[in-house]
Amino acid sequence: MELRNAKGQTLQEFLADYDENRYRRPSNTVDMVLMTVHEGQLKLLLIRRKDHPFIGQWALPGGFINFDEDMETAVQRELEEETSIHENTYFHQLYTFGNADRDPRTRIITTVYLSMTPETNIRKTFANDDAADAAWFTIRKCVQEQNDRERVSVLTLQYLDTHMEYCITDTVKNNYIETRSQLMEESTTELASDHVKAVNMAMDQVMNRAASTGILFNLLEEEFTLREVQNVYEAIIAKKTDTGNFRRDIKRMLKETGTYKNVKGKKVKLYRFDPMYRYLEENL
Amino acid sequence: MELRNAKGQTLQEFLADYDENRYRRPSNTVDMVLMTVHEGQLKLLLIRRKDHPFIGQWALPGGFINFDEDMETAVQRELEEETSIHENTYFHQLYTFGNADRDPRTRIITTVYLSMTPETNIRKTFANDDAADAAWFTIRKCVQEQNDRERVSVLTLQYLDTHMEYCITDTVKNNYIETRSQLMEESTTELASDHVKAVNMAMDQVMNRAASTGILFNLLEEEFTLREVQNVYEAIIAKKTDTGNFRRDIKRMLKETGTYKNVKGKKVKLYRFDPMYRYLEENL
DNA sequence: CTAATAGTGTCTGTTAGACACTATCTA
DNA sequence: TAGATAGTGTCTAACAGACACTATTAG
Repeated sequence: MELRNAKGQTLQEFLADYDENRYRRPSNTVDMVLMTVHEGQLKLLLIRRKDHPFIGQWALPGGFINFDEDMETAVQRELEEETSIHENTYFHQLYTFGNADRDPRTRIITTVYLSMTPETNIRKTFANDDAADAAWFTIRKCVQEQNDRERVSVLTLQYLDTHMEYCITDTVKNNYIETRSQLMEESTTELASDHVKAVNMAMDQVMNRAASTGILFNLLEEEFTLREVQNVYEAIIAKKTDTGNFRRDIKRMLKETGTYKNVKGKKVKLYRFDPMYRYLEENL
Repeated sequence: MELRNAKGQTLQEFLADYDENRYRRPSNTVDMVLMTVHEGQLKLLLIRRKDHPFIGQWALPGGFINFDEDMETAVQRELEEETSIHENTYFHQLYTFGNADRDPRTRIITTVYLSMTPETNIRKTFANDDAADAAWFTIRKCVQEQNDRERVSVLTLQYLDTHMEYCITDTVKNNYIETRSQLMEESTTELASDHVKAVNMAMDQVMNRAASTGILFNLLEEEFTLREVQNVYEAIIAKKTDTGNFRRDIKRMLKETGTYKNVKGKKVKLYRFDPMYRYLEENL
């Protein structure tokens, strides 16, 4: 490899000459939208900020990416550090937020990951400790009103007396959809920085994919009953659904384990997710 | 706002004390997968690198994000600078690639945007200049073989004598899909860095969304005939499709303009995209 | 004339929504 | 007994794929 550039440099010479400090650079973080289901309700992990900026406000867990660390490694590290989650927790990249003024410290570009885990995988408790610096908020997004060109939804986050409610408006523009969010007056506090954007995006994605992909099985253990699947599904879409139709349709992504479980004395069939089915559609 | 942190600092004091240089930071870029349709073929803009690293290789257009510039502003600037595209060109965020070793200069995290424009909006020509530093490559992704747990596709990029062919394998793992790509021997060169990952992801997304969302109308002008839509659609999915069914289905997202256009002496109806229809499903 | 393209109509099997129904356990 | 929860069966309207068909222009 003796290729030379316009200055006559080899790659080695070029790299020796390269100065990353010529321009001021942003900092990079990863944040996580971590969900689980507890007592039939969809939960989101939030951290109370103990330092500036946004001190005292609730925020998504996350942190800086180490200089020589892959982004996925950073996510895994943060999941373990901040939330005491076992390894092998599912996550995928959601979106990167990088507005120049989104953090007062310096320019911070954050890549948000969407992560899900079954309740049984969580070591951090659901204890109702009001002084806690981390809490599982109940999260729900309900469509309030909808017409041809606008959809109004309400995004609710609640933990003990802490209550945040956002009004989300999706408006059809010429060839894209504009999403605005506004904190409602009933709220006792608000999410730090632009984190509501990430939370809203995550909710949309999970709600949209719950029926057509296998994403919701990341909230369940390896083996489960159909009723358990339906409960998780209904927690996500915040609606009741027809049992007969749901069972008929969901079975296409499952296979029977051949084993049974006792639920209130009744012998109930256990299933397992079969990722062979429909895997192509998951390629979104 | 007189909140103080554990050190007793106000926000102002904290910010004055904050040192972004305490840790070494990555650099951040935006790259673009810019597509158009020309003579019934899907095209991708690639830039030939004139400097290290990856000198002489073809790469996605892009560049560093200025410190105080929003990411979308950077994309718009790059679209205009590098490709002479008019403003108002459609784009959306595709994915952020940030592996620690993806660039030999320093740690570079890049956010890739997927952009599309009708041919008529392009000032940079399709001239067959072999010495050009930018070229519109014909791009095609064809599924070669597919079974329950694996799908093998071939991604082809071609411009004059330059020919790149990748074999893409999607394998079903426990609860996700692993994608690997491998350059095939017939290729005369290869894409710089990890750009093939972005290109492949963009192709998957466009192919998947072509039928169910309005994304392909970004490749067409304001008004178009049904045949033109079908041609663009077939260029994307690299397959012929049933005319009757296609027209029946696509009409649901369109409205007639009431005007006509002469095609080979025949009077052909003109349509326009109606974003009111199906806008909720586009929320992916 | 034939070939190609614009555009329409129809048949059929699959799917999704609505809803009625049985069986079993709890209180 | 009533009231949950587990689980099944059926009807219908909407939809997708296959394909036959007409009309017009180019050669």
